[in-house]
Amino acid sequence: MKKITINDVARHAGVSKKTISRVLNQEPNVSSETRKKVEKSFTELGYRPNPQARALASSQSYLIGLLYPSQSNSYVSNIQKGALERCRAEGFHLVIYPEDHENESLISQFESNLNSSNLDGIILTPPFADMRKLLDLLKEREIPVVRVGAISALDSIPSVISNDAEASYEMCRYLISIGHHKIAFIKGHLDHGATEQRLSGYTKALKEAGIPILDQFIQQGNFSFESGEDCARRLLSLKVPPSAIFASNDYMAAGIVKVAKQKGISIPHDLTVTGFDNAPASRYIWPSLTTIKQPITEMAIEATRMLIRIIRKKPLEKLSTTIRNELIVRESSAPAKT
Amino acid sequence: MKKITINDVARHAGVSKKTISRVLNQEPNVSSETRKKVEKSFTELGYRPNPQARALASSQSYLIGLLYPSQSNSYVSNIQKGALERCRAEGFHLVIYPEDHENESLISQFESNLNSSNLDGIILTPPFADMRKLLDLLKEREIPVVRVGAISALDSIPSVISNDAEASYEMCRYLISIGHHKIAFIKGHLDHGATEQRLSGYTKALKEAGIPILDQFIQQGNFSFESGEDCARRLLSLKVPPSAIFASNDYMAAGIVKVAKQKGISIPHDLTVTGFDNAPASRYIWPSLTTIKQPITEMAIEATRMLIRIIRKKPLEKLSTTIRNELIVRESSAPAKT
DNA sequence: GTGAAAGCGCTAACAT
DNA sequence: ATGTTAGCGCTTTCAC
Repeated sequence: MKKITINDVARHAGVSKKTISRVLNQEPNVSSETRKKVEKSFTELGYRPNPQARALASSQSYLIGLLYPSQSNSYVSNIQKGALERCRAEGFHLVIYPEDHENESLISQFESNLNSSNLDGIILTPPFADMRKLLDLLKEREIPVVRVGAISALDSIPSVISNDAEASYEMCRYLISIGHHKIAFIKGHLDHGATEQRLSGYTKALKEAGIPILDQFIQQGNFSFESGEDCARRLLSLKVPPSAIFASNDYMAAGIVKVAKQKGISIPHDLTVTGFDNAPASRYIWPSLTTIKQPITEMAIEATRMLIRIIRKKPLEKLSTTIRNELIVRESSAPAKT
Repeated sequence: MKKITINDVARHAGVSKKTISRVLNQEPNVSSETRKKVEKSFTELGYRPNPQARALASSQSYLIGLLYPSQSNSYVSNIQKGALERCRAEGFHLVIYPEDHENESLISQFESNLNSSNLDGIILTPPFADMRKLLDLLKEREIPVVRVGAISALDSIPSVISNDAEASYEMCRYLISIGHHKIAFIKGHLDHGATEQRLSGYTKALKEAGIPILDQFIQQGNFSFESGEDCARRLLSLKVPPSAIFASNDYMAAGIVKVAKQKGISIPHDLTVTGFDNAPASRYIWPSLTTIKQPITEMAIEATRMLIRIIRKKPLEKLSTTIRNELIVRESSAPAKT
């Protein structure tokens, strides 16, 4: 079966190529009569426009790239979900690029991806959203970009962020409100801007409440389950251990829960543990985790919407959008014992 | 900065377009002298061939589509990981299509995706890998396909599978070997072929061991955490409850662990719980789950390798490849109390 | 070993 | 409202 092209349709409908193109692209200046005639030809011939040809002629690929850290987790799937929702609605396709942000040759590798794909635009997630070199490369290439969860404020590049510092503050306010003042904090990976933000909410809340900030109560994790275990072991063997541990993501919190249980410490009776992200695992473990729900999917939806506007050369309402986090209280937190 | 095209390079190097094309595509019949000259021009001009133009002229897009169930979980990220590994190595890009397999308009929706993208090939995961209509559509379109985890044997379409039935059998053999004979089984979603396979391993092992197969010990789940909880409640309130529960995926197993703990049942002391898949959550919960490690990433790597061979019109070594599962014994299983 | 010409299937610019 | 004429940047065909 031969491929039907625009020429076949033009012949069949008795009009010019350009008119077919007009109907295809929903341009004005086509009488509804001709339009109907052409559409009839479409179905009769089973015409399907060739995306490559359109891409070449219009220099649009309808491909959007998504760059994210290759270490897979629930963040990634939520980002994908959101981006796909908009892409689908707008007729775009999503091409995924998980990359190791510590990879030395990241830039050159990504550049070769760029060369072989002609993406219409790119969505950058942490920590890529803050990588200067990458942003420069994309700018030089004049590829539209939207950043998700970026920390650094670059007024030239649109971004969607969440209020991590505030949410972290809110979590600590909550812990203090139920009587905790020996509150420990586990930091995330240093390369992620969120790490600093989440810590700042913690210190702010404690300071405000007049609770001294103790070095030994602030542990360095890296967002992994294992690092949560390590930090928990250190914290729980302190002479004066915390009554509550706030881990800056759920995987680390899960690690704490595990270590606590192994030590026979009952959660939340003896120890309150809270996380951040509302990862699926936060519901699967027992007790389920009190955590912060990050609106990741929503952020990706908004970022993709913005990106497509840029691609279409429509003006952006604002350069930066903030979507708010939400505290979710579940089973892993309880009032401090008096 | 103006775009450099093949014409610019041809002029610069003092050769014809076609020779440039030859160098670009590593075709023979170019003297190494000319080749060097051309390559020099490439770098001097900073030439980057336009993928769209190549795509149009050669009718190859270098895009591979990945169709998978939209309900996100670790299966998806592992599949993506594997597919991407091969795509990257071979210069392809991965475009993702999560779909709801219960969606009535799935076929027509996916067809419109096809129309607007011109994928070179498609990887199908369960349960799509067994959807007749979809396979027919793809066949009609003459789009190369490889199926992952398919059940139905279609000698016309290549596939990569794992030995689920055997692994399930092995798990039950293990449970029996440590003294269990009151073993319950939780089935997965009916639309997934794996559900039947995993059940068959269970019944085979029990029959072989002379253990009667009890209806009330076989519960219908749907692969979700919640369905695991439901089934656990039913099983644990039986007059004669099981001493071991084998859930056909880890999320359901996690649900069982949660319900058991809520009821004060100690795992693995009072109850053995095992899962399937080796999902991340299987390590995050406590006790960590004894499970079957499915070689999902490896399956995707192999599937993508096969797909690219088909796209390149190279012969396939064999139509179907099996990659073996592996039993992982962790903390959630222990000998039956005597 | 190299090149000229003719597409690939569509859209853009400019008529009419 | 519709058509004509050129491309878009590459590969293919076939000649030399």
